[in-house]
Amino acid sequence: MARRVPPRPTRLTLDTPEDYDLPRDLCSYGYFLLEPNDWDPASGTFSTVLALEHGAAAITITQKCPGKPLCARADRTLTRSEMAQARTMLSRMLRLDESAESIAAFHAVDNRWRASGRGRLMRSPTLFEDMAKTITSCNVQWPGTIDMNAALCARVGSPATGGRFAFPAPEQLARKRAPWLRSRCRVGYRDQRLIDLARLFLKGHIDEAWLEDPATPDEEVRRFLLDLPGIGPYAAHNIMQLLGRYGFLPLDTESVRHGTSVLGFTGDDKRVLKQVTAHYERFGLGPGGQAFRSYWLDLWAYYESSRGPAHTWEKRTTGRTFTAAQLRPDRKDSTLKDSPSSGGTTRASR
DNA sequence: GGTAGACCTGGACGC
DNA sequence: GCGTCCAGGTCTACC
Repeated sequence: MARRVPPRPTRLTLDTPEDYDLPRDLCSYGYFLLEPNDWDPASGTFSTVLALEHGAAAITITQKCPGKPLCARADRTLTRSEMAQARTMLSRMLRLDESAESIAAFHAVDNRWRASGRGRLMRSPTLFEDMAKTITSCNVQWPGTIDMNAALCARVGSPATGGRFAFPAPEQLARKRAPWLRSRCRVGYRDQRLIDLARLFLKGHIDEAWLEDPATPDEEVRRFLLDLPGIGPYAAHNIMQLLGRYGFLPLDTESVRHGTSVLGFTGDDKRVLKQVTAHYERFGLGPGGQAFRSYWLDLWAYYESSRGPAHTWEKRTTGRTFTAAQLRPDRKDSTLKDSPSSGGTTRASR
């Protein structure tokens, strides 16, 4: 009887920009805490599940030291075309396509981040996942977003080994009925909006190449996004930054908290938001601006000041502690560095 | 153009 | 432990 040879895991080497630092550049945006992503602070290993041509594949990524290539290992043998697909997706997700020169251009506008080298913000392997994740972060606290993404992967996504699942592809989500999605994935009224978005992708009504093309004017992209189901001003501006268009601020309740507790602004919410916008204008608002990165890195620095460096956050403990209530400056235990098991919530770590 | 209320879920809070 | 209140962004109706 012929012995069955176990499939050989495919290994990939991913070249990085000379300043790339995996813990810093991956743990830069809350999506690193959302399924199917998983960062292990102890080993400095990132893993995710990609939906590839012949099924889902779990990918593990490490980097020996900053500036060195990334070592990626799949849990199965990938075909040649799947390898190319995985490279494209990982490059998008980790912003490997953003050069050191591009980051330097940001630092020229806001030199506060030059020493730490911050500027690359993690995103999803596909635009569809970025948009869907943005919708799951609207009108809900951060643990709700975490739970919705976990359920979407487990109930709708494709399985990989080890009981892990990829994020649903548009065709998988488009097949679902709203009541099913609502009851199984706890997405609430977002059910139909997620399905409609998936169907638009499936029908080719969302031209990814046009949206990603730097030659496409920011204002046209913004107007297009605002017409999509479930996408309002906050979501549109957030998707803009995920597309690498940094001149727009996704203003929400976190912006109000930041404006009052960190920047010291006063007045009602509307007035505070106006002052926040004016404050970040110096870093460039509108087409070609950099204001978002300055704004976001300020928020991130605030979270790290109470939770410790993001690359030390445990997904199941610290990663769930971002709630408006827990981030209130008047809260006595808002510093949770010593109590990583505390529960809680905000869209803060988005 | 601006405003109010509904949408849905889960955390916070009071008893 | 239970019930109630409230936070959260988008959408729609209305002024």
